[in-house]
Amino acid sequence: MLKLTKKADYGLIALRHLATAPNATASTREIADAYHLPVTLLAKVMQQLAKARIVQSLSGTNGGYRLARAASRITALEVVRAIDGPVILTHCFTDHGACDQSDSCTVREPLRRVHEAILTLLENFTITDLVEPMPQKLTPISLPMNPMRQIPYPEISHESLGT
Amino acid sequence: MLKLTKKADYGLIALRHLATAPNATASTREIADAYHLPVTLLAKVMQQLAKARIVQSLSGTNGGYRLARAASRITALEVVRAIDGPVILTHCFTDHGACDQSDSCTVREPLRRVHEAILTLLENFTITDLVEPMPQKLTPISLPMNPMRQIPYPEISHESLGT
DNA sequence: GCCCTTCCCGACCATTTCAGTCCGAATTTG
DNA sequence: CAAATTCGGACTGAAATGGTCGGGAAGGGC
Repeated sequence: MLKLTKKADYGLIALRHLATAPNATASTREIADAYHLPVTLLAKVMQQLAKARIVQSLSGTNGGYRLARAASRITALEVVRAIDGPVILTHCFTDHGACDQSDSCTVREPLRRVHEAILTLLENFTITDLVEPMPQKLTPISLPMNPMRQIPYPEISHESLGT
Repeated sequence: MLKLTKKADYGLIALRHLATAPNATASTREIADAYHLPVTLLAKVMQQLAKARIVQSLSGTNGGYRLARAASRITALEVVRAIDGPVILTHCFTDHGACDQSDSCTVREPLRRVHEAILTLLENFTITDLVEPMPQKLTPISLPMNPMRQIPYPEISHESLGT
């Protein structure tokens, strides 16, 4: 659990592609071919991104998609939301306190902090971060509500995958 | 997506219960009754927690479970791993680079930073944090690899759920 | 105007995962 | 022994996910 769907993966790949495309525009087929993704599925994903105003669609010959704004202003959170729907850490968070355990659910409130932290994390990760090959930038990213507190991304320890 | 399973939720609820239980021990049925959880399912969860050495099981009459160590030393990451299996952000992370896109998957490496950050987050969240009612503690938690860099939990903005 | 390319949208299906149940042990207490 | 409890596997139904198909609409090139 706690993983992105393939659709979200595909979306990120596509957006990264658009962010680096020479012409800044590419069709679904182009992108799908480039990364060996199922065309029709990617098409769906692109439609969702378009509906969310993350990319702009251009019909007709030589059409395709282009980023609707600068890559640096498209966050991973937006993308995931557009494709997979709302990000919810625990089930209590969906049906506003209406889960069977509602009144007795003791973990909901404390978990909110974790939930918020994850959102912040995704919010501070943009398409630009996908483009830069191996950014040694550990530039601490300030939280929106309080510029004093900062969240850095940890360095990559290549041994800690699959966990 | 990006949410915990109900089993993980149940596990956290149960652990919190054990952490606050007067006798520090409780049977599956007790816990299930207290929070209106399906007994048999919770039983499974408890077994997984026991196998992971997070709780200690006591068979027989008056048996049940107790925490295997201090609540402050049981992390959310452990719990989630024990119940839901490995935490993996993208699919590439499971089959070690063997996904269809392996060679052309351009987002895998950059996403590792997000992956690592989430792990760190969960690692720094313990059962104790579930017990304290509304901890205003914004105590920055230092990252394991570098004590200079710190990850705080953001304050709770009560309007940002279901996102 | 016609055709081709491309996006759009909804229906559909297969597979996997999740949630939950059941049952037959083994263990301990009284 | 009987009751309470954990343990483990098999099983089922429902939901989410991954992926496909086909019919349209929009737009460019000739």
